[in-house]
Amino acid sequence: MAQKGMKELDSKAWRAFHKIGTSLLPHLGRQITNHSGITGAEYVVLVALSEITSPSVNLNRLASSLGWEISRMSHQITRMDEHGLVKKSKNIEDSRCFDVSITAKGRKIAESAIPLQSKEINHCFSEILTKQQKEALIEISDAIAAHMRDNHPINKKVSQ
Amino acid sequence: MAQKGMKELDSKAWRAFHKIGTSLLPHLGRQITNHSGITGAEYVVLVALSEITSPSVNLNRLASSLGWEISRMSHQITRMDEHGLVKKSKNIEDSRCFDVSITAKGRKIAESAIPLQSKEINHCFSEILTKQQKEALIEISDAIAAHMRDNHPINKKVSQ
DNA sequence: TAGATTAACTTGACATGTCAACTATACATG
DNA sequence: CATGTATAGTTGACATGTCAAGTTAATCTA
Repeated sequence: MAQKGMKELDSKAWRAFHKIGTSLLPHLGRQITNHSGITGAEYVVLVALSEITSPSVNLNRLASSLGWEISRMSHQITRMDEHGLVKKSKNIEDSRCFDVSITAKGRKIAESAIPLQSKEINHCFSEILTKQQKEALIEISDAIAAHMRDNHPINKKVSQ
Repeated sequence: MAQKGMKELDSKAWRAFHKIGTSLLPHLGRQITNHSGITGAEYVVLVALSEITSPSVNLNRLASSLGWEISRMSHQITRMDEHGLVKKSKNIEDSRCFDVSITAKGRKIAESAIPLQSKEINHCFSEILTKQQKEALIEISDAIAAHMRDNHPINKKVSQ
């Protein structure tokens, strides 16, 4: 949304990026709620939990795998626990830690939501772009992600 | 975040897009708060108001120029009015409408925030990408924006 | 011109995110 | 072992967003 002090191309590119970032992403979140009754944030967490191989993860690691602040994850897991989508239990070895796992209910919802969501992403994204555009996007993302990681990390790195 | 049922390239491209959308945009919002004491949402509204030529706009038009729902804009303007950043007054000709204008305080803040924000966008975006990448991004955005406009509009179009 | 529609917002409830301050536990070290 | 420090997470306050259900004023339309 800023443009003074920017070159024409930069300004146009930024506005372009800003526009898709603030229209497509929210739209996909709303779709999840419509077709599966969970919110976009709940979906992201359930997908992350259903993808890990171990039966549970601690909050910290889960947060950093999604690039979320720990406080944000704490609030989110508290709500999802109340809603029966995940289960939280104290870690035996280190009682400062919590183990988070997906419940049967959460897994069932995730499994039905994921293909519906993929379909919507296909409609709004994959089918719209050419192979070259997708490749360009991957390069662009890598460049920006590297900058963010090196200069503006959300959390201190979690080892391993 | 979805990948089952998607081809490898599509999945990678989507994850790439998702990642920059959920890291760069929030980061820039936090920067605004740090350097100018206003939130990202307030910044966007102030920039929009400072760019229009007429002294005021109605809520509806302001909302649709930013691609926001009217209710969202109503809440936001209420808060910004309380904070003295904008002023809201009933339209004389159609008393269902409200005219929103930027206050001197709002304009002052916007004017100091815009160059700082441009600088940050330069660091995190413009300086990172090549000319070709920016051009690709503009094309990508246009394609997606056209799809969204035709298939998933937020509001009914405002005439003119 | 009275009753039906439509338009432009408002409001309330609830889910999100961010920041700063706080609690509890583990670890390090003199 | 006592005490300081770092870790892991919690909590509260407040700003955001979304959805559904109002409210009020303009406009049709019979």
